[in-house]
Amino acid sequence: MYQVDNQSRVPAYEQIVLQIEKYILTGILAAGDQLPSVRAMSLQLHVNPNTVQKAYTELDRRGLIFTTLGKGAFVSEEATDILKREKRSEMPKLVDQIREIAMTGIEKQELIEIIEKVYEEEKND
Amino acid sequence: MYQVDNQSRVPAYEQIVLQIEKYILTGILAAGDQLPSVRAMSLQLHVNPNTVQKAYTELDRRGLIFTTLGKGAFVSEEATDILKREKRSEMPKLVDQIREIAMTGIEKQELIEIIEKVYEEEKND
Amino acid sequence: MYQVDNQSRVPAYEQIVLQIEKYILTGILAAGDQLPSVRAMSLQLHVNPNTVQKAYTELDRRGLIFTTLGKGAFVSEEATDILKREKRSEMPKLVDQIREIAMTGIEKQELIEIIEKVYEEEKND
Amino acid sequence: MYQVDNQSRVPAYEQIVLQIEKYILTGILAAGDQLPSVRAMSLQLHVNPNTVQKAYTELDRRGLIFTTLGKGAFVSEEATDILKREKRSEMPKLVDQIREIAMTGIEKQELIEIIEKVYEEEKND
DNA sequence: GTGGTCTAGACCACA
DNA sequence: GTGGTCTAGACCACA
Repeated sequence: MYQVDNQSRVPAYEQIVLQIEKYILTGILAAGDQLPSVRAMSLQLHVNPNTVQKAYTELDRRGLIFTTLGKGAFVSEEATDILKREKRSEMPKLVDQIREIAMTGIEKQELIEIIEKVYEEEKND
Repeated sequence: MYQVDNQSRVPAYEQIVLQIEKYILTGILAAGDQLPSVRAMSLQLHVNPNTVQKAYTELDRRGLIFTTLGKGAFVSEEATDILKREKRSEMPKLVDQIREIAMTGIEKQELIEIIEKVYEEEKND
Repeated sequence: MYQVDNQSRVPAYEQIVLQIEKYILTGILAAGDQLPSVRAMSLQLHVNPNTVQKAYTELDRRGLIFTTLGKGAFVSEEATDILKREKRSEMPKLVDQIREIAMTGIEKQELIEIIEKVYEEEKND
Repeated sequence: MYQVDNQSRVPAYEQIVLQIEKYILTGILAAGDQLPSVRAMSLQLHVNPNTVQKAYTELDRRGLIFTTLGKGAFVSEEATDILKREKRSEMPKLVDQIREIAMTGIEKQELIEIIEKVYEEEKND
């Protein structure tokens, strides 16, 4: 389920964070679900426990999971809402990117078709 | 004209690269135009000359500028084409981002309107 | 009556201790009253018996309860006095906190009003 | 200037955070001031560089400092405001503590006198 | 068993 | 020089 690409420029701990975010957004991880323990995840991904710990610490700080000493880490009730709010606040970045793409001479119609396709995909999930 | 934001997480050298890219794409910098000398740029931006050097080296490597020893750095003939090609190759990333936005429950229509607006802006430039 | 919040950063055993302290201070638990058995409490709170045991051990160590093998755990005669003494010894911490609040520009008057209100509440209990 | 007490139950990284917070609130550290480098601080405090790093990472995340790779860590312009806002949001905790103190039979007047004294101190700084 | 903190120290990107 | 990431592994508190 979880993977880390050592070749990637994205730090390992962030790859872990991103995957868990994705699983939460897609519903693979639901509120209350327990995450693999730090040790289990580190063995599975062949990374140091500290690296997993760093990922979990960030997720906890953002309120996506809550971790209790001795019990483990669990997806929080508010995880989906928090993630949606966070992602929405990244809209301005998307607009910037679209602006850059627009400058390269790509036609508006092409972008709109991409959006149509993405929403079509999602409907079929 | 050029600026570097020290508070930004984007490395200084990359901020310089991004600005020059933008000036090339918008036509503010045309093929053959001379860039400020490393020394001049570093004084103006209050950054280390190494930092400007690093930016110029990258732009040179990508073929956006060419530097001749003793004469300076100049925008290449192919700069605009290269840039457009590069930006287009970043389309998959944009698609990924749109996919993420789609998952947050933002409506397709909203995204399409954003695109319409961006292209409207550009027409008026 | 007793509750443990798994999402809290406060360890479960400490939440139990804090609740019993509070019940003693407010008189809900009086000297001689019997506490629930470790087993009963652990079932009710959905926590590990070790966790309840740890809480009781601490309360016993501090002289707030005494446990007799086979009979159970009971609030001690001196419990209220001990608690009051302990809480008073935490005054310096409170002073530190007030000092910090003072630095943020909150007015003296505001703090005094809070204190007035708290004592008003208490009188009505 | 900086110190870490190894005997304390407060983690070393948090002690560092708390001290920097205090220096910012008291004006010993002003916006734009550079903090000691991770290495310098770790040598001075006899703690591992990672421990200092952890402290700086938290301060950066909260916007109290900004750190730029290769240049160092600096107190942000908004540091004081952010800190004040954060501390104010801790008022409810203070109220809880006052409530506990009130239950021990300490007189209202005693608390008010403490507040008077704290504000007197501060005026003389 | 669980997560949290920490040391020791390597290696990297950036200025 | 600077901070950022990571491994290897110890030790602790909590359940």
